[in-house]
Formats: sequence, structure tokens, C-alpha cells
Amino acid sequence: MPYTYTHPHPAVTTDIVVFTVETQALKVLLIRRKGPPHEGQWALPGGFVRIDESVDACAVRELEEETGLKGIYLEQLYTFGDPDRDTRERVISVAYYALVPLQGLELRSGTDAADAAWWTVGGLPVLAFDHGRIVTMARARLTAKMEYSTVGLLFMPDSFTLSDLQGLYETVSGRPRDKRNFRKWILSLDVVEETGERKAEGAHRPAMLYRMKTPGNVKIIK
Amino acid sequence: MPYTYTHPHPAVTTDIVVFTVETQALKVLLIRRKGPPHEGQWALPGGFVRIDESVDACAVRELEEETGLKGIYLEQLYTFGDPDRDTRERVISVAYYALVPLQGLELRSGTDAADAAWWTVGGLPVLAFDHGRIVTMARARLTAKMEYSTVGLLFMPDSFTLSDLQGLYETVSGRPRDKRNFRKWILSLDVVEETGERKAEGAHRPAMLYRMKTPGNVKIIK
DNA sequence: ACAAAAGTGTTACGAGTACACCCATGG
DNA sequence: CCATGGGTGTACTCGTAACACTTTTGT
Repeated sequence: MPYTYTHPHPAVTTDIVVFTVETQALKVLLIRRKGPPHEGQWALPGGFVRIDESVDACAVRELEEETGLKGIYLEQLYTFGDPDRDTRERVISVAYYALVPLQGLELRSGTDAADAAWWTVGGLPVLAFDHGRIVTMARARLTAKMEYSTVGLLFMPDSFTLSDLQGLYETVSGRPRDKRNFRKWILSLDVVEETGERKAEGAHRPAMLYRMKTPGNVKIIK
Repeated sequence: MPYTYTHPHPAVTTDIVVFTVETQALKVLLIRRKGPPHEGQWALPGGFVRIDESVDACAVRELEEETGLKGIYLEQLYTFGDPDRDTRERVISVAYYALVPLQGLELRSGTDAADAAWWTVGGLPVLAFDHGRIVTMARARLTAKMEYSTVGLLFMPDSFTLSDLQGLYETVSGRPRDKRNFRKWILSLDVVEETGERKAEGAHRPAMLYRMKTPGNVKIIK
């Protein structure tokens, strides 16, 4: 069933930079391409926008299809529209980025676990299309937003210690933080609260567990 | 000459929020629609992305077609992709915003000057499509960016006084500024320099004229 | 008792804000 | 000489950054 237009139309896709933090490293989710072009190369998850779904909804759907995760923080990043991005036809891509807390997340790939993997952002392979550029931009946006909002909390599981949270901030921004100043700062923002529970692990004093006051909310600072 | 695809494709347009500052007011350029849908209503300038031009290039081209201006600061804002934005067919719009210095700018409309006009952002009419929402978002982005960068300077003509510049900042951000603090601040940023000329107008001491050190450049602060 | 991470307060510095008077010009 | 906007310096405030020791637990 063909679709005909009087003027040529581009195809529109969404591509998603899915971030998570694991073992002291910021990671992105990549999918190995199964067909041409760039067969076998790593690329961002994503797909074509259906004719009756909004672009935002497409990103949500693609994210769920690749990771099985719903209710994840997702934000539009930028639209990449160079005419030669894809060799098959004109494809315009609306890029998004997502923040996934690593609490027992298992990837649901099309067929095989070998097709999807978390890569440390420092050591990415050469990506298909212009996806390398998209990741670079997403990383810059994330680092910037960590400074003037509370997005960082979205990487956290339901409960966490302040040391965990500080470690996350240090990992994503690269820069070390003073423990006392960090705690003063995060508590003054009034976005986390004690759960009353403690986490005892190892031969040291157990840490108080905290949770977000309004889960999923991002507070803009200043 | 028809174009056929195996899957339905959306149309893609760019819409541009062209800002300028004139007589103590922030203004946007609107075009009166000549055909359906929303015939006779005011809308943002813009048009369809050609199949062999980049989305950015489309925005540049549309801006020049409507205003005759080249080399204007243009930045991608956001992509609006709800399926029912346009009643004719599925249209995804990549929105941009532009900053135009008002130095003898004359609009070049399709046929008639009555079709294009500067409107004060406070008192806009009801706009076609979702263009009202686009303007709101552009205004928010501009105000935010005024705080952490030197975009504001792009509203200035080639040479200007510091009082002019201060007036601009007060107009765009709404908030009044202390004269001495404003001067200290802008000079400490090291982005303007004296031209050596003075501007004498009216019965008072002539003001020193300044120019941007690197015209067109936007410096990120902090 | 010792190793290992949790938890806690005070001082110093710098950026931003508040504030008032003299200067140069045209009429 | 007076009305009008141009131009200049200092003191205070507040948020950010630097910095070290005690507490609680497991082994």
C-alpha cells in the first residue's frame, strides 16, 4: 500500500541517548545494527515516527521497546537534519536523552542480549550515522543540567545514601565534591528526605537512607 | 510529479520566532496567513524543508525570504510534533528563534507590507496552529539565556551606548538594573570596547559609543 | 583495637547588590 | 543657569568554598 505526495517528504525518526551510572562510570545504551546501512556497527536506539503518534510518544515507545522501561525521564535534546545523515533516504532525527536508575534493569533486546549493551561514555566505539555527535551533545546537556537542576537524582534507585548520591555527582561531572558542602547543598534544596532505614554494609557505621520527596520531579535551581 | 513511499511520511517545516527590541518593547515578527487553514490569522514565518537542504539551512533561507536579512543569530529551539498540529496533513515543525538588531530593518513581505508586522510580545493576537506555544517557549529560552550569556548584545546595532544596552536588558528581562552595577558587570565580561566616537543627542553630555569585540559571538557566563 | 566509611560546624573569600553625587552639553 | 542624561566608587550581604575530627560498625 503506497503513500503518495505531490512534494518529496523526509522520514522522521527519534534517537535516544539512554544514560545510566554504574560502577563509577556514566554509560550509554547502544544497539548493534542488524541491517544496512552501517550493518554490525553500534548505534543509538530509536525508530521511525508513526504517522499518528506524536514525536514525544515515539521516543517513549522506542525506549520501552528497547529497555522494557516505562516512566523514565525523557527530554528532547535537538533535531538533526542534515540531508546526508542516512544514505537510504532523507531522514530527520529528533534526538532525546533519558536517565535510567540502575536498579536491576535488564535489557530487552530484539532477539539477543549481545545486540544491546551499556558502554562507558569515555570509550565509545565509532557509531553509525551521526550518532557520535548526538551522544556528545547529550553529554554536554546533561552535565550542564546537573549544575542548575536536580536531574541527577533521577539516576538514583528508590532509596539511597548521601554518599551514593555524592558519588554519582562526582562521576557525572568529573569533579570531586567536598562531603560537608555537598550534604549542606542537597539538604538545603529540600528534595530528599530520610526514610528512617539504614544501610549497613561492611565494617563501618551504617548510612542513613534517603528518598526523593517528589519522585520523578526535576527542580530548577537559582 | 508524485512521490511515493511504502510508509506514510510527515511533512517537516521550520518556524522562526524573530525577536527584536524597539521603543522599549520586545517584539516578534508575525505574518498574516493568505490561505487555509487559519486564513487571515497571524502566524510565525516559516516553511517546508526542501528535500536536499538541511533543516538549519531551511531556517536561514526562510528568515532571509521574510526579512531580507542574512547573517542573523539563529538558534534551534524545539521540535513540535503532535499529530494534529495541522489539519491538512501531518506536519512536524522544527522551531528556531532569531535575534535581529533594529538598524533600519525593512521587512520584505511576499507582496504587501500589511502582511508582515512586528508585534509586542505582551499583546499578541491568537496565533495560528500551536504558534502561541512556540512563542511562549522562545521567550522563556531567551530570557533564561540573557542571564547566563551575552546573547543580549546581538540586539544591538554596530555601535551603541551603555545606556542603550542597559535599556535593552531592562526591556527584555523586565527587571530594572542599577546603572553602576550594570556597567561594572558588562565591562568585566570583556565583550565590548569603546569606539572612540561619541553620540551627542539632546541637551546633555554626549555618551561614549561601544562596539562588540567579536561581533556575532555569544559568550557563556559562569 | 583497628580499619573504614558516616556524620558534623566554622571561617574565609568573592560576587552581587545597594546607594548619591558631579560632569558635559543644548537650549 | 538650568534641565537632562552620562559617568563614577565604596560598603554590606549572602552564597560558595576550604578545611579536620568524632562516631559507629565489623572483623
